[in-house]
Amino acid sequence: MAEKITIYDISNKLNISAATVSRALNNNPKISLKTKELVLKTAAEMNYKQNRLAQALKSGKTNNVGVIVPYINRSFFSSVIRGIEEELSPHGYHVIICQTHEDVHNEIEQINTLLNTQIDGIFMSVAKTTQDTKHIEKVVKENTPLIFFDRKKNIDGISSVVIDDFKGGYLATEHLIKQGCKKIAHFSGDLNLEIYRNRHEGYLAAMKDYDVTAIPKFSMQVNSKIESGSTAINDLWNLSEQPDAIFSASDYAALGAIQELKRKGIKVPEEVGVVGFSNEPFTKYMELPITSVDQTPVEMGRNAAKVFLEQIEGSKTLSIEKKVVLTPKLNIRESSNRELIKKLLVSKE
Amino acid sequence: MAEKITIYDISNKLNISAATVSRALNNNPKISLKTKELVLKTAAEMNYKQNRLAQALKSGKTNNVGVIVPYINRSFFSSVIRGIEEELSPHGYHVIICQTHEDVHNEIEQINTLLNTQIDGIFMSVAKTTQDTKHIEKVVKENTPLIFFDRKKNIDGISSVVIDDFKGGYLATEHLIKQGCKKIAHFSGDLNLEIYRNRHEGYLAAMKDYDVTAIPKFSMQVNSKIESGSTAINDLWNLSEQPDAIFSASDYAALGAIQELKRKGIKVPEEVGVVGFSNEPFTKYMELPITSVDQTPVEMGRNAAKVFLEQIEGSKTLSIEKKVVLTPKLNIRESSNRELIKKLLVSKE
DNA sequence: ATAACAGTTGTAATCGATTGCACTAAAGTA
DNA sequence: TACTTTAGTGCAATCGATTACAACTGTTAT
Repeated sequence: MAEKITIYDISNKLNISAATVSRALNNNPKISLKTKELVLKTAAEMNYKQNRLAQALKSGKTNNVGVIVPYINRSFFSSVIRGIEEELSPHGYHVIICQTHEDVHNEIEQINTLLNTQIDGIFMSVAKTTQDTKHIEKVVKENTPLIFFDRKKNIDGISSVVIDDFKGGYLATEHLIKQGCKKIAHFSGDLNLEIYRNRHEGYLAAMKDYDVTAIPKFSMQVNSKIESGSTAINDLWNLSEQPDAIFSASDYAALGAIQELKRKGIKVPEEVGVVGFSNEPFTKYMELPITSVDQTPVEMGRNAAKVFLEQIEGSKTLSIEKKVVLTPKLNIRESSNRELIKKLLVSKE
Repeated sequence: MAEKITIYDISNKLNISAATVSRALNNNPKISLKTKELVLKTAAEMNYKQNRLAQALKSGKTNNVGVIVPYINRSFFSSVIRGIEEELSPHGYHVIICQTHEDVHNEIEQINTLLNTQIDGIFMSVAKTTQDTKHIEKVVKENTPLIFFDRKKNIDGISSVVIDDFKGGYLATEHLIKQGCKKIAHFSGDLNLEIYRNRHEGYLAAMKDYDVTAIPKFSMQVNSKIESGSTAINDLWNLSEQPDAIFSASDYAALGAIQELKRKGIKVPEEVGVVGFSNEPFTKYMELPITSVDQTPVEMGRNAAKVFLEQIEGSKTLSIEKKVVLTPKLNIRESSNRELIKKLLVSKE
């Protein structure tokens, strides 16, 4: 049923040209007020809806943007996407999502099909396996705005929105030091990713600033998995000396560590304080809530969207790359809070 | 730089018509093999990329689908979207995401802009506040395939993919009964949503089947929040008699209940067994992992996508509505597992 | 009275790909 | 030889909206 109404239908009905209808609808100053009102009224009556495909073909602008992430159902990524959607939706943009499954080949594929669909911009967090960046540079060459969030690559002309991972690492470590911890271990992630390198450096910097010796063996590469956290604890407890705190760059590894420590009968946070990273939803639900560095993902998405909007508004003129760095927020919870434990003990007496 | 190559560029270079190029690229049988090969080769050399907008305008098919959910960063919804994306991506579709924030007005708005962008189909989970369904019926009238997942409305001609919430409620309750629980309370959700009504009925049916008395006061409407779960426990413990098990239609309320029971010094699962619903990621990470009914969201998404594909393949001919009902899976964990506790006690001796 | 001009509106090309119909040349048939 | 058939290709319209340029009307300046 519902036949699509076009500007031609309106122009026929009013015995005027389609050009006039188009101009009237676009509020072109050359059209008389009388005609404009008539067209607008008739369009409403006929329930006219602009064909956005035709418009897109003519203008080259689709009002669609693409977001490329490893997995859409990771809490962090879906929250960033939420931020992007909420910021762009009022501006008439639609958000297309793509997953790479952490595989560069998919990343390349997704970029190509997105470019082919003529999206107006791309937001992405690179896959862990991405080394070569030709496919990313191609986006810039095609003049499509590209914005990295969280996981970026250093490529000229590409804007990015990240958190200050160095600071995150620093804050976490500083907090543990202030809780009286002297031998802090660090569970790092895949060092191919800048974010993990930065967290590690933040850790080292805090140790240095507070004159706490950073034992090299205590810097370990641990996967973002519960079991990896447990294993890492076992590895540590096979060494000649053990840490009195863990700063894990992953909440999952932190959880695994806590579980393993409990199994060993080691008290958290009294004997070993633990801090994670990402503020995964589960961290605050635990019986022993886990201190964690919040990456403010929704804010990150919003900011990425804002950078995009600036870039296309300012368009050709000043399309300078913009690097936004958000400050992470340390959420202190029981897994590291010795003060709190002391208080609780006192109040129980 | 990178000028867009069109079929006209190819046709000029080869001194043939654009029509021939188009047909060659589409493998039209009327074109000679020689010409086809020549065109294909030249197209590859010139790095030709088909303009999907032009094609979409001509064919009326955009290869985009829209997904409307309350919030994209809820674990359940983002997992469904993942399933949809993974199933549709190989077929060349892109997934556009929209959020309603549980507000009908946004729902209406999103549907309108999606229809206007000429997506090829819509997947949606209705907002809690949705009562009137005119905006949804409009989609059907415009002949756009619509598929409900999880939260549906009963409207003729609309396919849906849901889990058997009745069975989920039944399984959870049956499990508690088999653990020896006699006085099982049920935390229901917003009864405006079919899913919560069904879970409740499953609970009642199991109670009846096993001759366990369902105390009316033990069926409570509890929000999907931790605090609501705690409050509900307090309400129950103000009654003359208390339950020995809780089947909560929400994992969050279940968690709140467990926390409150612990505060009261009541042992879970020994004194009160608890089962949640949704299998939120946190349920399995808890120190006391929570038994929960898994809704298999990724599978749900995949199935919804399959229904969509069937509908557009079979197109006009047999566009009969299809109702897919997936079987939920009960993940038994410690919060309800008395057998396990017994075993643990024995093994400790 | 006529040129000049502002204000409106129409004509037609354009964005790229697709496709019904027409046309050509070569092959087949009588 | 004359006519039909068929394979292969081109022409031009179409999808719907936009826009440079042309054209027309009525008004103002000279």
